[in-house]
Amino acid sequence: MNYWLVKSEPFKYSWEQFLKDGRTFWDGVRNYQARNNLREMKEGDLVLFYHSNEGKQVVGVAKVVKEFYQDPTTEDPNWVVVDLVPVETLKKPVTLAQIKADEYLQDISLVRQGRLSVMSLKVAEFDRIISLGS
DNA sequence: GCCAACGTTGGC
DNA sequence: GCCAACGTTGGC
Repeated sequence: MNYWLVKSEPFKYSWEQFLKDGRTFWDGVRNYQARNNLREMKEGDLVLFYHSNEGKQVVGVAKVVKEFYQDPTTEDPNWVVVDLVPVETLKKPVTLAQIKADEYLQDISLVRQGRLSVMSLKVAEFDRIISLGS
C-alpha cells in the first residue's frame, strides 16, 4: 500500500468537480517523473488531492480504482492515466503554509520539489496531513 | 505579473 | 555527452 499526492489547478479540475463526477481518469501528466509515479500506483492506494495556484491546500482523499493505462487524450504512448474515486473531503483543508510550518513535513516532495505534479508520500506524511485536516 | 526552480531541447 | 537556451510550473 502506497500513498500519493496529486496536484490540480482548481479552475482546471477541482475537488468539487471530482465529487460531482464521482470518478475520473487522471490525465494531463506530461512529466516523466510524475508519469513514473502514476505507473507505480496500485489499486487501493490512497491519494491526497491538492489544489495548486488557487487555494494551495490539500482538500481531500482519493483512491486508485484502476491502475495505469494509455492516456486516452493523446496518441503518444509515453503518457498514462489512472482512475480515481473520491474517498473523503477533509474537514479542514491543509494549507501549504501549514505544511511548510510543520516539523514532521519538512521533507515532503510538495515543498522540496515544488513543480512535481504527482509525488509519493511516506505513510507518516500522509497520516500527518490527514490528522491536520481532521 | 514576476521570478525562481527545474525539466527539456538542441547545437556543438 | 555537455551545457546554454528556452519553456513551464507554481508560489508570492
